[in-house]
Amino acid sequence: MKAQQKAINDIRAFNRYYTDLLGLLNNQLLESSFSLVEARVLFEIHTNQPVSARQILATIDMDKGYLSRMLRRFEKDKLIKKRVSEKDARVTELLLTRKGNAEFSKLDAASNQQIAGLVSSLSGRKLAALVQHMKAIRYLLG
Amino acid sequence: MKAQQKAINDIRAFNRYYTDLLGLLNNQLLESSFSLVEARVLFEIHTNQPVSARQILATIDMDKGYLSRMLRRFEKDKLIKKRVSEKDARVTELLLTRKGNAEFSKLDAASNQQIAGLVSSLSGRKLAALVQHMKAIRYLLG
DNA sequence: AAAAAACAGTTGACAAAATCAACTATTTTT
DNA sequence: AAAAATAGTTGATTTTGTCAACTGTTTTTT
Repeated sequence: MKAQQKAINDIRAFNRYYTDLLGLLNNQLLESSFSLVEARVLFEIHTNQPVSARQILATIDMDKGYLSRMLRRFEKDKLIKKRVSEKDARVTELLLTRKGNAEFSKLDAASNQQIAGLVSSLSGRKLAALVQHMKAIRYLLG
Repeated sequence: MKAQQKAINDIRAFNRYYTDLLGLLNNQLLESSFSLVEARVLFEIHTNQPVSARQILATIDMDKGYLSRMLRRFEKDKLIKKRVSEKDARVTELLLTRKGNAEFSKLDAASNQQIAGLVSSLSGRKLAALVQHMKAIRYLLG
């Protein structure tokens, strides 16, 4: 087998492995609170607020109708509030409410906890190495 | 911020990045043919055949009812055939048909093509490095 | 300035994906 | 022989996601 084909097989194996890992992490994390996309959307609002639906769509790649309904639900649940942009009345700016921030913080803390658990057996040295490998992959693929 | 917390943030950033990448790859790959789980199930049958539903569930983590229906669909579409195990009449052994093998091969080839495209700009050296980083991650987390 | 095109977001109708619990038919354990 | 466990099936339901048409607003074109 060609070296290139071998590499491709290895990459695909890693992708399967990492798909499973991410699935596991997400499933155990999101039980009973939010779905994966919901968490991602909250994350986007949190880190970029005030943000528009359009901006979220530029990052997440989902159906805009789906997002629209999700945001309406978030609003009904008092997680976010909407306000019409002063510059452009088509866009609505999204902000986390106090409750939304609290919920996000909970999710964020749980996520940190989870990753901490995942790497708990690694020494500081190995943890640093792990991060470097991840950055290297991102650099090579980016 | 503590070094540990910094590492956790980096890992989470990588996870978001890789979630997006995998989503992208899967979406573009699976348009019009199979869904992600369907592809995974076909993969499992292909690489372990003859295999039982139970064995697939041990690897993939999905609802058994869901899998049952999926397999029935595969059978109806002549992708697999089922036969009752001689040793244990509760289990049914699954095998890819000629058509199922052909479909899997198409999917597999497309997947190879896709990864080849993803790494097409990398030199042999860098490609090898990428794979090493992936293996290192798997080793550190495994 | 008026008309046309583009854009942000909403809505309705629908389809696909996934979950849950109850059930049948076997096999294993007690 | 009875009870418990196992493999898989089925029905009912919910969640998630898709598609296209639509409203209101802004930008571009003429």
